[in-house]
Amino acid sequence: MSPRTEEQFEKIRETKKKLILETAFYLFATEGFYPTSISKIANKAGISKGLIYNYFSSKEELIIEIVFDGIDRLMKFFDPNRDGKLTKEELKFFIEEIFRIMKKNLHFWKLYFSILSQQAVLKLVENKLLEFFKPAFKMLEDYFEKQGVEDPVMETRFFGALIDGVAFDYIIDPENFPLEKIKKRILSLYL
Amino acid sequence: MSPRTEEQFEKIRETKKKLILETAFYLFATEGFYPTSISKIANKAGISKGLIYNYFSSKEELIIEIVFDGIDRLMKFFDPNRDGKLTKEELKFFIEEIFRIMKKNLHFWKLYFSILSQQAVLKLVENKLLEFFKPAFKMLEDYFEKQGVEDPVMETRFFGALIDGVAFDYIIDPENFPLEKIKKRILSLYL
Amino acid sequence: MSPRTEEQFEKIRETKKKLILETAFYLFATEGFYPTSISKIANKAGISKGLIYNYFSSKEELIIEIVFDGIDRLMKFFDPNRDGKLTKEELKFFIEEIFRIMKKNLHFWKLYFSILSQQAVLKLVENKLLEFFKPAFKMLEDYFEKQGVEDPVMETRFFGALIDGVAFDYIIDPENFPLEKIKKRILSLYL
Amino acid sequence: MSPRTEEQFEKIRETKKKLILETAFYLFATEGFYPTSISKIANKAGISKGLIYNYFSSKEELIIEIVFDGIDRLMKFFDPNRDGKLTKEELKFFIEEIFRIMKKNLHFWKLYFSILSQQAVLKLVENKLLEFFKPAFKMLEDYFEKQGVEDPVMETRFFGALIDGVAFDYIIDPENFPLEKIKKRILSLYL
DNA sequence: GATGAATGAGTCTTCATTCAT
DNA sequence: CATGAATGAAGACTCATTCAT
Repeated sequence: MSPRTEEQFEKIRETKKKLILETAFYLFATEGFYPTSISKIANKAGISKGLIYNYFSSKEELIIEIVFDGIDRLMKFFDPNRDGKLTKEELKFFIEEIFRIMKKNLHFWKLYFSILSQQAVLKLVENKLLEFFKPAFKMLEDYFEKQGVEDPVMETRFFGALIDGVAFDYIIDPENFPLEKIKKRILSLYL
Repeated sequence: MSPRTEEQFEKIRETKKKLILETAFYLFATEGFYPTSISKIANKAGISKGLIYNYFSSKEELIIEIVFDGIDRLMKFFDPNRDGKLTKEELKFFIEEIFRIMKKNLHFWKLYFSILSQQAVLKLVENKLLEFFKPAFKMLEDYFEKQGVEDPVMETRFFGALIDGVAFDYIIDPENFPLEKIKKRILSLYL
Repeated sequence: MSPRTEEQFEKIRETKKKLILETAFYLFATEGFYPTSISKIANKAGISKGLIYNYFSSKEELIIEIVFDGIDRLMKFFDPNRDGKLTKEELKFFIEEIFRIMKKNLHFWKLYFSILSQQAVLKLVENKLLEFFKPAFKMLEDYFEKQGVEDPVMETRFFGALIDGVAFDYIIDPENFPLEKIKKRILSLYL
Repeated sequence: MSPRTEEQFEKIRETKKKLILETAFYLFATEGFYPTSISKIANKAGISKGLIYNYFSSKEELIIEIVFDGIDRLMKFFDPNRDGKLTKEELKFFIEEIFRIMKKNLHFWKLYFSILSQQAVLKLVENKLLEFFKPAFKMLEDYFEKQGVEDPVMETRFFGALIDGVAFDYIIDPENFPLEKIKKRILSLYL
């Protein structure tokens, strides 16, 4: 009879929001942003269309939050001790982490590439992406410089492209892509 | 006044079809498949909506044909003497060609990645893509085997991923990506 | 800790109801009936959407009550001694009152005209309006008859239209409308 | 077999546009702007929803055009010889015209007042309205000045309010409003 | 071959209203 | 008494596609 407490509401909101985010994430990643309608998301989540707008003001905001969340989770794997420097061990760890989550979370990468390839969607999130990549690139450059690499900036780009390409090819054909072997090839290239 | 001959009609058809394909190609690549409406294509091409359906039975068929065309054009650059074998020179040539058309034709790669990242669209063209990649992969595998590479299949995948990654990163940020230097880095890795 | 008494509840109810009515009134008048959502009202009043339905069974009922209240307040200014007769002094007083509340309470008139111009809303309240106008018109007719006016019914309508028009034009452009001068013009016309 | 000519298309467009405008006009005036959905208009006009957007880019644009059209038609009745001056005969003519079209075209006035009372809609058209009223007011002021009226600006406002009020009351209750007698009353007041 | 008016299914979004707590 | 999560019907608008000419 007495109204729900603030915390009860908070909990409901958190749970529902997570449900929506995860459902939308899955559908955006597997079927693409445009082909996924709000109706479809609501349907799969077992809620009403209207409720989604109780949590997100638009379809755009939904994908923005999904991408931002994903990037935040990614960042945790990089530079684990947060000192802005990369040791040989940390680079090894980073590479292994990248491959681990590549394997573990195909969906995120599907979404990531689908985002990056879609001009209209990319524009919505590019600032956040830059914010993520800049410090990461900086660390890699510093690392390569310390290792005596001739052109650290280029090497960083090369490394980045390599990772992107591997991830991309893996998500296109996860069954046949020799992910483990490729990982070893990359480790042997850099360590 | 005199009625047009059969050839004249044929020529008109060919010209118009090419116009449509190129306009659609440009728009799909720069703005994406879903955000590009048939109206927009017709408008930019200076023709009527109806005419497009005179040449293509649907929006889907339009993109299928565009991708198929693109792949056909790509194939010409690969294995130029069509003997199914790749010499060291041909590999070098191929790599240089890839970079050349990467630079020259950003749009195609944009489209290529946007296609591959969009499940719904990918399904429409994946057979054709496989048809393209299988012989190419086979040749590379043979080549690497002859070079005494330990695991030619993996190396081929590695090479493919590298190229994909470079292309991908380049189209995301063409201004700043050090394409020439990366090319040299790849050449030095393989030759 | 002790449970609230019956009167306390009653008082809360009255206060809350007034709060809702006033907030809704303000928003309906300034932004219109349809563009004003229940959410907006709740928000501005600092209460929950649900609570509004505790006092009013629908948005329609809300506007009906607002209009009824307004008319009741208006009636007080008319025929102050409630004898159903209008003296010359009372007419003068009435005209002056009309202009006074016109100036003092722009919102009511905005609402009034917006109601009258909106078929759908008008239907909800027209009986109440008639109930208000009939006796008022009757009194005016009697008054004009006593004054020896040739066609008292027409003159009453003329007078009503004049007041309506003045009010209408005033709320459209309150800054520039010469309300005081117009009042004098009307007084000189009738007294 | 041969495609329709430019003129044929033009004719179709003109007819259809008129049909939409008239249907929308009728519904906006009788039921109000917000309660009239695009569907309803399409339905009553016997066309599809989509077609309306072939002629008007939004519901807003539709009402704007309707109001603008109406005002243009109104302007023709005012100052018939377009010399910017108003003679006694022209004023008489104008008043009679106003009453004639009031009677003849109830709908326009319903729309007119519904527009003016709806903040949101008013904003869309107020510039056009001003454009209409300014020269009309100017002419009346000049006229009253020449007649030796003490305060021509106020008199113009008074006259405007009177007309507005008469129109307003007439459309609220056209059956019982003594339009003809009121017209005579006004004519006797000014001529 | 070419046009563009016309359709209608489908999209995102809003909002009055309900209801469990 | 009070809350706000949840619903679902309805609205504005888009767009691939058809078709008469």
